[in-house]
Amino acid sequence: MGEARVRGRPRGFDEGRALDAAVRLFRAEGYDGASVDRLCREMRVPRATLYDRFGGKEGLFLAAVARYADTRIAPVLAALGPAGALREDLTAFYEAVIALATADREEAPGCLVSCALADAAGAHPRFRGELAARYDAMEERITARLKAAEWDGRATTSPESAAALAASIARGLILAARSGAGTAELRPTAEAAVRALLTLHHEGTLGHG
Amino acid sequence: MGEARVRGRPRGFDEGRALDAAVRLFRAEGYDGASVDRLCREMRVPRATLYDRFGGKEGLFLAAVARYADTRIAPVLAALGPAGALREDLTAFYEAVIALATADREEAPGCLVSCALADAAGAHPRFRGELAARYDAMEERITARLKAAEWDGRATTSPESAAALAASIARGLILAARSGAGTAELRPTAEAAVRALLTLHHEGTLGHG
DNA sequence: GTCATTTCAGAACATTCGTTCTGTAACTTG
DNA sequence: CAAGTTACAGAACGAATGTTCTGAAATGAC
Repeated sequence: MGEARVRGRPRGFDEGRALDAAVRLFRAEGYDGASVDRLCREMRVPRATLYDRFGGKEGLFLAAVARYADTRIAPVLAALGPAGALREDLTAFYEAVIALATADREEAPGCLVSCALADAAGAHPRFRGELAARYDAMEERITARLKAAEWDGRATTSPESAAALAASIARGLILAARSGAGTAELRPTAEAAVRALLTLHHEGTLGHG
Repeated sequence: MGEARVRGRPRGFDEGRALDAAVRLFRAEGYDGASVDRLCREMRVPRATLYDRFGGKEGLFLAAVARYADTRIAPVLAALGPAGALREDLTAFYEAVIALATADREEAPGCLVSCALADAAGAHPRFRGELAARYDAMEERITARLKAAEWDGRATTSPESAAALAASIARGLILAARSGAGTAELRPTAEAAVRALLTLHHEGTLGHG
């Protein structure tokens, strides 16, 4: 954990906290809406340094997305466990999704990936690839959790399709939060999602298998 | 259907087609990404006229969203019927959602509401209200369809919650398409969604009711 | 034809955009 | 100390932004 001192003048800012500020701004204003001027000011990073470290606005945005994934999305995936029964883990997962989407609600609810990055993906192919990679990672993680619950080929619905469905629901909840929905409105939807996914599971393993 | 001729020089463009061009650009580039300059050029509308008719970029965007809802989203809702059994209507609904999300796929998959408007909603409160209104309208329409299938209070999941879930899935599919997913990848997810919603229904009406 | 009205074409507006450049300051190395 | 390296502050860049203005063109009303 040693602070490997490098040569030259030391930075006057903490890179992690600077990226957190970038995440906040990008999430609220979008990629095009967040100006480099405001980014520098709120990150407390000089313009020249920003270009040295991140290569420009596009690189900074990708770095912010990575930071967001590490600090905000990782806990959501971690909630999947396995830590208990599938019902409990899915419930914890959607609870974490709702917490993610309604954080900083007054100034800007939503998700950096499913709002800002998804919008920017329309014009920038590089961003579309990044969006696809983030979505794939989440679906693979959910697939693994379902397989751990013995959700295999016997079910009518494959674990991959069920995971894609579970992920789609999560993204839909995030968009609902973006439109202003609060925890009280989102939670019943999440509960219905958990019930629906579980019955999907039982349909295959208990039913006409 | 008479063309009520008004005084003054007649317009040199068709307003409907002009708005279609605005929809195309806004959907691909986003609200901030689409410049007034390009909008005028591709809509074939003079700048002065654009400001006279729509009041500015913000008004134009809202007009484009309305046009999009009338021409693109309305058919999706119409697919809900009731025209057949709930399973068939839900299948048709998600098929229409997929068609909507993958239209004009080469240049920009996705949805004007769930990508461009959702992103712009972060900074503009007016847009957030518009997003909420569009989402509410869709959920109410789905709720009505579920109630027509005798999905009422007897079920464990209320028709309102089930409709919110069904709508969330639709939005999640749209985001998946935005990331590059094609019809082949989206359809199994949609089929799983239909199965999940139907089992949710049966769980309540046939089970421990 | 004359007037009122609406649209059109394009210049012009002040801002703001993302990016680059010019020095100067602060640190490690030798 | 001097040399080398990195980060700082801020001006400067051309290009693009959303909006407004000016005057000419094309129509219905009278």
